[in-house]
Amino acid sequence: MPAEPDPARRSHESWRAILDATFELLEEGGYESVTMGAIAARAGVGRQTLYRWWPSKAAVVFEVFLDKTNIGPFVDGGEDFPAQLRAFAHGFRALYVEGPAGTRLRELIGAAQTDPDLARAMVEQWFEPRRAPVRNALHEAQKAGLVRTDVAADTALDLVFAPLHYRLLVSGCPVDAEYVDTVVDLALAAMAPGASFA
Amino acid sequence: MPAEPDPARRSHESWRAILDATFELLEEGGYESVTMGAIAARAGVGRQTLYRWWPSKAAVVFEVFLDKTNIGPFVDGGEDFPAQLRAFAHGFRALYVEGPAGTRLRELIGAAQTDPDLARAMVEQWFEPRRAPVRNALHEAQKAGLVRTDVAADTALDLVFAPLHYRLLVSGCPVDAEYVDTVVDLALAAMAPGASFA
Amino acid sequence: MPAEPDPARRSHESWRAILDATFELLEEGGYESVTMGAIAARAGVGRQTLYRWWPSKAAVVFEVFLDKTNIGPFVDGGEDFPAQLRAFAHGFRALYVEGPAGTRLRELIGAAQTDPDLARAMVEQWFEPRRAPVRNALHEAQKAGLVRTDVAADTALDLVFAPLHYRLLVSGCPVDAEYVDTVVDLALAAMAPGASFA
Amino acid sequence: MPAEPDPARRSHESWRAILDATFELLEEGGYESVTMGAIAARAGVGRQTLYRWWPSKAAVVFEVFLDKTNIGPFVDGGEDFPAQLRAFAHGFRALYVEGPAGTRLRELIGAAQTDPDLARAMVEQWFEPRRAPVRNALHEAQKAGLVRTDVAADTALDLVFAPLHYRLLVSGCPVDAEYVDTVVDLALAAMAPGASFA
DNA sequence: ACCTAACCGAGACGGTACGTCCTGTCTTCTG
DNA sequence: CAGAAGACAGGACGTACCGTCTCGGTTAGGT
Repeated sequence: MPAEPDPARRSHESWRAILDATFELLEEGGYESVTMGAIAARAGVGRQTLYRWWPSKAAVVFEVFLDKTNIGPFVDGGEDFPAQLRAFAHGFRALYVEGPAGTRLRELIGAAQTDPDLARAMVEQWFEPRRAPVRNALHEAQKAGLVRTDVAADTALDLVFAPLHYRLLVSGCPVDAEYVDTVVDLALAAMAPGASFA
Repeated sequence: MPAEPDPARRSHESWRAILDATFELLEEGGYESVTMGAIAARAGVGRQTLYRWWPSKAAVVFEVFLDKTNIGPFVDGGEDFPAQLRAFAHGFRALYVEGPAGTRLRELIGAAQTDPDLARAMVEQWFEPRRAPVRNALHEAQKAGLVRTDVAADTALDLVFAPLHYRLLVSGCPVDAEYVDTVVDLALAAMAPGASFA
Repeated sequence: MPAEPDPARRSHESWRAILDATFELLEEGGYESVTMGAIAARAGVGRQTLYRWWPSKAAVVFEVFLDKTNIGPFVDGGEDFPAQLRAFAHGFRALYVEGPAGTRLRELIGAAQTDPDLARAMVEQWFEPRRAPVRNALHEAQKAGLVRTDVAADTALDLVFAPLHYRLLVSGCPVDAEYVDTVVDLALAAMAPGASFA
Repeated sequence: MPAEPDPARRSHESWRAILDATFELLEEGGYESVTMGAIAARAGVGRQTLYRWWPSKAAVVFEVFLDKTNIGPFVDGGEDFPAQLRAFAHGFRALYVEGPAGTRLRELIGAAQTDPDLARAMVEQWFEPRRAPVRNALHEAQKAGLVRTDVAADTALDLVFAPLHYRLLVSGCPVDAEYVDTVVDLALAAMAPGASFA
């Protein structure tokens, strides 16, 4: 009796059918309308097959999210740091904040507030992989003396990442290109060596 | 048959019993463990009474949140803007980010991702009342020439509000006093007139 | 929270709908095809309503059985005991052994083999009410000196009741009128005062 | 692809392990607790091996029943018919009515009510082999003029077999030695040549 | 000495029924 | 006559089995 099933014996067809069915259901009725039973029925799959490989509907939806949107944005190594940061922020907005991906992201972050496993998985498999290249670029800029070094990198990164998500999750204000530009401007201004208020 | 019940005839005892019961249930088992039925049973109240005055469990929990935490922080008019902003940010952290209120806030924002009515109510009754005094202080500082005027006030405010919530909702990193101080420093640096990267 | 629901508040419409739906399902596909879910769906009733009032599908089916077949046979007080016993046995066969009622009875007795509550309910609400009038007639016959008194009444009754059920449940041999007549003849012969083998 | 598997290649170890595992499970939790999966797991056997050789759990349990209890009772040819019948009835009670064998027999007859294949198998492989020697003894007694010949042998046999099973399956009354003696007395009285009520 | 066919353990699969839980509405009884 | 009590229809949940299937490994003839 296998407490943990053998991934080698997993049915690839069922896997795909489940991801596709879940995606369709999300498009049709949103996160709330998706149920484990509906996924199984749509995919032509037994309910047990779902529960064998995923602990919850949130986990399935997150895998669909990864499957469909795990595509960037990327940080071009050739540019200077301000341009890299700006390009990344605009790319992030385009890919994940506006449009269906933004809705999915909101719903998943929402579910993660009461699902610690999902929260951890999202940080490890989605948020951190997107922060890491920006952090690297930031470190390079620090080495080059372009960015102040008296502030933790992750705190500095939050200056860009946090506003993008805050409007999405909390204030509902639009995250348009102008907002992104302004946020990047402000973040860069704050990161400049010697920047201070007084 | 009143489509909309008459608030004047509302039973004050039931109201209080419901809020108290909900608070207890939240303390005991968290948001997930709260159900409309459990609230009614604990409060010694009919289920209909709940549905008459609140549209959903989220609405009840939000009212409990307001009832228990609608207490500040305040912006002291006498200080200079940097000190006001810093005091506000630390007060916000102490009241709403650490401790049970932070958990409640997370859960409510989580629920709001799939509940537009709740999202709207939270913005109007909770987030905006906390942003407003800071916005006013910001405007005063702008008039005094202490803060740049080429950036929308709400975007500037996000530099402080967003990181506080981002770590709470997304990254799970601690929001300690040092982090708050650094974020305020960076935000102020960005807001300084003429601040820029190059 | 009522551990035991209040029969006074029971919905008569649901009750009838459940019994009717169960009867239809039994007619259509037999005992095996009946499920709690199918009953609820057919009756337009919530699953919980079923579980509120009946502990199992067997209990529902038994109530349907009582509802549809709780009609006799009767023992005519005016006749002599042999005629009474014979009439009863034929009536019993006609009502409960041949036809759909026999199938239902078989299925219920089958289920009762692994369901002690059902077994007890069937004895108390169905078998005993049918044995009692025959036992009374037997006692009258014993008082009149027509039947031996050196044998327990229930043992004597078994001479008639047991063969009817035995063929139904075990041997599968037909229980036709001739068999009933012969069994009654033999039982009466055995009950005659002074009857013995040697 | 063999529609019918080759018994010659059957694994004797698996066979025994299955029967033993099933017996253990029956002892531990009764018929209801036995499942094909549990048998396979306990026996260390693949599920397919079970389905290859038996059509259902009932068939396995019946084979276990045969395996463990297919031992009698026997009819001693040397005695006179009444003594033979009485000895047989007491032996039957001791072996199959009281104790675990009685419970197994009840459960199997119960299952047979909705499983025609099992019903047929039980009649052929278990009931009939036990009736046959008694029927033979009865025929001998009829030839010797000791038993009436105007009644079908199987009907006469039912006078003894039916009450034993009736109490087991239906009324739940004890089938003790006294009951068996009385039933045999009554049956013999009924079988006596010329016996009748009037 | 190999080939191949069938059995074997193992366990994932598509399904179905289960019994529980919760929702939001409706009805009844009671203070 | 307001409200507590709770029955109701509906539906998702996660579990347990069912009977089928596919996968390697082994075993036993048949070449």
